[in-house]
Amino acid sequence: MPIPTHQSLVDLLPPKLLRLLEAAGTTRFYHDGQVLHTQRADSVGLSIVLSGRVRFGLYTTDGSFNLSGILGRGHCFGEVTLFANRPRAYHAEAFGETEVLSIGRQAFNALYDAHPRFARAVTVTVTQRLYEALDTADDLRHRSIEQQIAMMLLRVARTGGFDDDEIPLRQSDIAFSLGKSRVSVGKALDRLRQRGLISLGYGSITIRRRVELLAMGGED
Amino acid sequence: MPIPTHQSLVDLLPPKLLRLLEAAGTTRFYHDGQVLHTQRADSVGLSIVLSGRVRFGLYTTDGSFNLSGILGRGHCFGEVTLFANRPRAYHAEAFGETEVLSIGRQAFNALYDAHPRFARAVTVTVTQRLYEALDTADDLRHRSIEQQIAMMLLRVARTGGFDDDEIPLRQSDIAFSLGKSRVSVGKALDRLRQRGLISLGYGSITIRRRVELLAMGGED
DNA sequence: GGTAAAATACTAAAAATTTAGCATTTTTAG
DNA sequence: CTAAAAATGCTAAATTTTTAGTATTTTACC
Repeated sequence: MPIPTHQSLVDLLPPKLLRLLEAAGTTRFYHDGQVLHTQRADSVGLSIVLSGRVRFGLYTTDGSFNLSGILGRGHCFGEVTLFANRPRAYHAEAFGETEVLSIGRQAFNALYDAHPRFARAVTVTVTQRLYEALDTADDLRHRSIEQQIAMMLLRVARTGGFDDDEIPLRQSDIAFSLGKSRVSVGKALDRLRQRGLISLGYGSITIRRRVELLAMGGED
Repeated sequence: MPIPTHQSLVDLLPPKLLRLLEAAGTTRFYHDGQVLHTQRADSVGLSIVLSGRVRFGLYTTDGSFNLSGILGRGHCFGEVTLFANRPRAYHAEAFGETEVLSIGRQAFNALYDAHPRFARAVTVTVTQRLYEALDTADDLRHRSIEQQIAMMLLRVARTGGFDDDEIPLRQSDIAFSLGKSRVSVGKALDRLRQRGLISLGYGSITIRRRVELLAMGGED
């Protein structure tokens, strides 16, 4: 069901428009682990990852961090603050050296109204993300935990731009994201490992057979 | 967590723009049960419910229909065909006498490019829906089945415009939507009924204490 | 009104999942 | 290099959920 089509905002923009955005916003560098914003923060603006990666997640009351996703180059975040009038949904921090372009509300609105192509690119991104979220929710309901893990690995690999196929996910991240216990996730990962689809590391998982992993999404 | 903010597209449009849309599209009447489109259909266009309601769902291989949601007056659907280049995600059919405005790709694009306010309204709708979907997915992972049922009832009541608080949902619809067995859903519904929050009918559930039901979403 | 279909109600055994541990391995920091 | 911290690996009892039934109630239709 889940078709890996999610394009990044930058993929959808003509280079000319990207330059306009860069001129209208401010580019900042972040070091590994540096906080971009905390969850529930009420800052407003669209951000675009120019290089590096941003990790999103939630801090629980006991101080541990639960990863929700990773966005790599070209992807954007913050639309919710501009269009849904809501605070930041997740805590965001740099993953490695990272460069982020931020565009405030005023500048964003001006560009959005003046350039239909930009408006369209934003809408396309959000729409694709919506249907990806619906697919993910579908998976949560109707697929086995192995299948869910397979899709999560592929999704994080794609949005985070991990070409080397080693995905920086702890088993507890997967457990939290899937709403399962760490024990169940560990067992399922072991079954995937036995089938040779992945191999397990310390704080990371390596994709061994991408095609077969992808195929797990097709079975109904 | 889930804040019931989802506004309908028509709520977000100035009346003038709505009239432009009506002029650019075609309005059709549908009888109860009449099919608007089937799942996976590749028709393209934005549709707006002008009156009545549309039921969305999936037909399983054994011919039974699983309801996913109901959209009432003012809500739109079909953005996925325009922006994500995907076929229709669900089967759609009228629920009661229903009036739907449909705008084809050409007309939609012309209006979208010419009227930033329209573009903005579409993006707002999709963004709100995205964050609602993310919330729903969160609920699937981290909330009890009673809580999930509570939010589903409120969501369908809201988007479907059921002011009388009797929601036309079968227990099997809820079970499918939540990815649980019918037995588990029946038990959970019985617990909610014992607490006086709902009462159970044949093919429908009636909300008795909306405030307490809403409060179930707040507990973490 | 009577019958068939659809939906809900109920049950108990089987299966899956979580919980709450402790042990082991790997990494990080000093 | 060493100690502490973080993450994974493993286990068994307790709990939850599903499965696979049948029974009962409600509705639709002839």
